[in-house]
Amino acid sequence: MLKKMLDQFQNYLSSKGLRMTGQRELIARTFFENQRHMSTEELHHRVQKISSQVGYATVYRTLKLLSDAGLAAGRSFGDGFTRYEPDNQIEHHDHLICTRCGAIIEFENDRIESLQKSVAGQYRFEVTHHVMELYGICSKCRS
Amino acid sequence: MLKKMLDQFQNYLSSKGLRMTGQRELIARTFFENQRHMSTEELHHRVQKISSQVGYATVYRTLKLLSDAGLAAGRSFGDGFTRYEPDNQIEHHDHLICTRCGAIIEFENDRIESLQKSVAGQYRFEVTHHVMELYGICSKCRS
DNA sequence: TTTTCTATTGACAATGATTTTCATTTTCAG
DNA sequence: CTGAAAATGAAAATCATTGTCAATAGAAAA
Repeated sequence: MLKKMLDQFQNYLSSKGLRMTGQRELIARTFFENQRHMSTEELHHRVQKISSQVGYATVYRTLKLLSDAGLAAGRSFGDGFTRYEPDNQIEHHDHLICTRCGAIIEFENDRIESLQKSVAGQYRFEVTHHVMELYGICSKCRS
Repeated sequence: MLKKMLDQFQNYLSSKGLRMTGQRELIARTFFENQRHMSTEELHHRVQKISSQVGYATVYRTLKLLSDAGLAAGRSFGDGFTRYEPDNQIEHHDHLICTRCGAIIEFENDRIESLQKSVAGQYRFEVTHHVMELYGICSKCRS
């Protein structure tokens, strides 16, 4: 899975005449290996533990490349900064976000997806992607 | 409708020991009178046309008050800044956003809403509010 | 009306995430 | 190897948003 993602990144870079460098591979690898919904800061921190001279700008730049390649997706959940998650463009999921402890739970529901498509159809609107986030209190915080 | 909104704002301010000033009324009125999904910049611009010495900070502060009062809701649609829309807390709606021309279309669908609740229930999650945005190409841009 | 207390305002500085700049280093095709 | 083009890191620049603060205005009391 990880290798596949890195290969796809490699392919994307080649197709654009860009280079796979040590930093880019390290950042991409760290991103794909670790838990989802990482902020740029977290990713930078993890990468620095391995190779301490990687700069913030390079993390931002690489994340942007991954986005452009369709391998990462950025979202802003309302706190100040953008979080990224691997985007394997096959299965899509949405989020439950606890406003008390910040936990993020993923879910998917095909019936909602198909209803969304039907609504869009009523407006002759062609959906390319969507965001659905349910905010509230998670079970842990409730008990 | 407009009077009702302004009255609610007035009530909220009173309940908090705050004052309804000329600037606040002007900003709130302009906000409620005009089209939805206004950015702070747009609102500031419109307000300045009427009373040219109203500052940015006051627009931000008033928008925050309106949010706290439950009369406005802020969202970030991916471009750099926050847009606000009147929030009459009775009927909820979601958005279709055209990534080509920027058009924002509102819709509501009760079946999706109830499915959302049932999904949340599976995770023993108590939803307070949600965001659903479908991005794509609108009918105008498609033809 | 006048006083007095407190909220409000606007100009401007500060913040903080993200981007850009730029001089230096690295990559890779020839 | 070599040299052109891409990539990097450090620091400066952006830009939306928030905080500061001295000056002003509103409301209640006198």
